Amino acid sequence: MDSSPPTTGISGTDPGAGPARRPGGRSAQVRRRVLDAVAALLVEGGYDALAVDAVADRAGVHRTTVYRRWRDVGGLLADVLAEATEDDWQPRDTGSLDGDLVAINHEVHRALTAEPPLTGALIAASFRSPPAAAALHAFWADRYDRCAVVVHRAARRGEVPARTDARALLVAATAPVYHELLLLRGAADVAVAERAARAAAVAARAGAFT
Amino acid sequence: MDSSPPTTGISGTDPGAGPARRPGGRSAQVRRRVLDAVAALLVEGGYDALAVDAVADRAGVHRTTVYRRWRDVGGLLADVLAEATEDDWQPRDTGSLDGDLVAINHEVHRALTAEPPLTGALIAASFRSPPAAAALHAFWADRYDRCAVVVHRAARRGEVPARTDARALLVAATAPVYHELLLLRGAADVAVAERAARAAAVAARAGAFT
DNA sequence: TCGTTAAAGCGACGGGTGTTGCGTTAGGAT
DNA sequence: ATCCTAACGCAACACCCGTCGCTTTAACGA
Repeated sequence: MDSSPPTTGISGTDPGAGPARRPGGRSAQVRRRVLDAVAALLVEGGYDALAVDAVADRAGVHRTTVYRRWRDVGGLLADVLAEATEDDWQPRDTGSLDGDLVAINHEVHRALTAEPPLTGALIAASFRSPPAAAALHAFWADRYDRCAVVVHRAARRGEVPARTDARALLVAATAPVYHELLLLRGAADVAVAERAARAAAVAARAGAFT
Repeated sequence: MDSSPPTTGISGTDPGAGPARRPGGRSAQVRRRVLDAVAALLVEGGYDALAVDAVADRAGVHRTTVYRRWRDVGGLLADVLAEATEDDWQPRDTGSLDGDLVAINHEVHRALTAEPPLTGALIAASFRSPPAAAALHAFWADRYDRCAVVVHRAARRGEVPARTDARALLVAATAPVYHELLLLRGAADVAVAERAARAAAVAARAGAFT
């Protein structure tokens, strides 16, 4: 890890918003320790283990410091998510639209069925905290943007109409997975992921997303 | 799944389920007043306004009574949801699969964009309270069962293969609406609802849900 | 009508959460 | 080397939430 600049990126609350008047050693170190504590607690005990007090305790930082910089648990998660967005992920290129969409849905399925349910915890948090919600939406928007290349490749190959709405297609392909696993809490079968991807591809070829 | 958890019936705690040893006047009246208070508070201030204390206060009932009968906010919502499931709703019959699915998605869209966001509040609650989650899943299962008839009608008309998986098709049609409005918080445009319904219908006709 | 007993009312307690005012530390600039 | 001040540490506080033991009410049955 490099964390080139003290980041101070989007992060919901305040940590970096503004002129960042004092990005020096101690503040950065506190942030590092707190964010690590959040991740550790989330992995160990899920969302329920994520109390501000517990985070501060684990990080070896005083409670008030956490309250002042991150406001609440949502703010902490927002900051963690902001960091997570800065990776270099990109969708696989399998050579066909079906294959690409299935590959994406496999990853979605994996993320949603992972133990402990980090993604589920983040989504649950997004319903409570506006900062966490904003960070999560930014994260997803970024992911869908990166996935758009899959549709562009398919268009170039002539698999789908050139005017296909990439985002609409991607949402149609992935939404059923979220719906089944997150909202309906139904079968955790990978088959639903594959079927949803293939169905969306069929509709796209028929020009349903133009 | 039939490991008979310690909890009795469906509705989270106990309120109406079970032998109902004393369904007489006072208990019933208390339940009525409390459930009305929940609905009223939910309409006024959304989920955040829904504290046990506030409910008890509004209902003119002592706090401990609510805690004993419903346990927590999730239990209250579960009871409200259980009542809501006992209606006689059924999907419209427009004469075509496209029309039926679009009509369903219009209702989903309306429910999700309603002000105040009752559905959103219930879903948010389902992430915090197992009883509320169970009640919500039961509600949705019931709704999808009732909607299956539109697929059967389409199959009878020869619009889709006879072996079409009704639930998979319905999820593919509706999931994008939930995804956009609830998770991505994107455009509240009704067009997404219509497009998702039509795309699912296209895929179904091509036999993607068999 | 009257006794039984579920269920509601009541007050108090323990624990956790978020806030506030003030003292202390240390980063950054002169 | 020194000052300034942002950021952290600290302790106390008020508040809210959920629980517990006890008392009171009133539904149901004889």
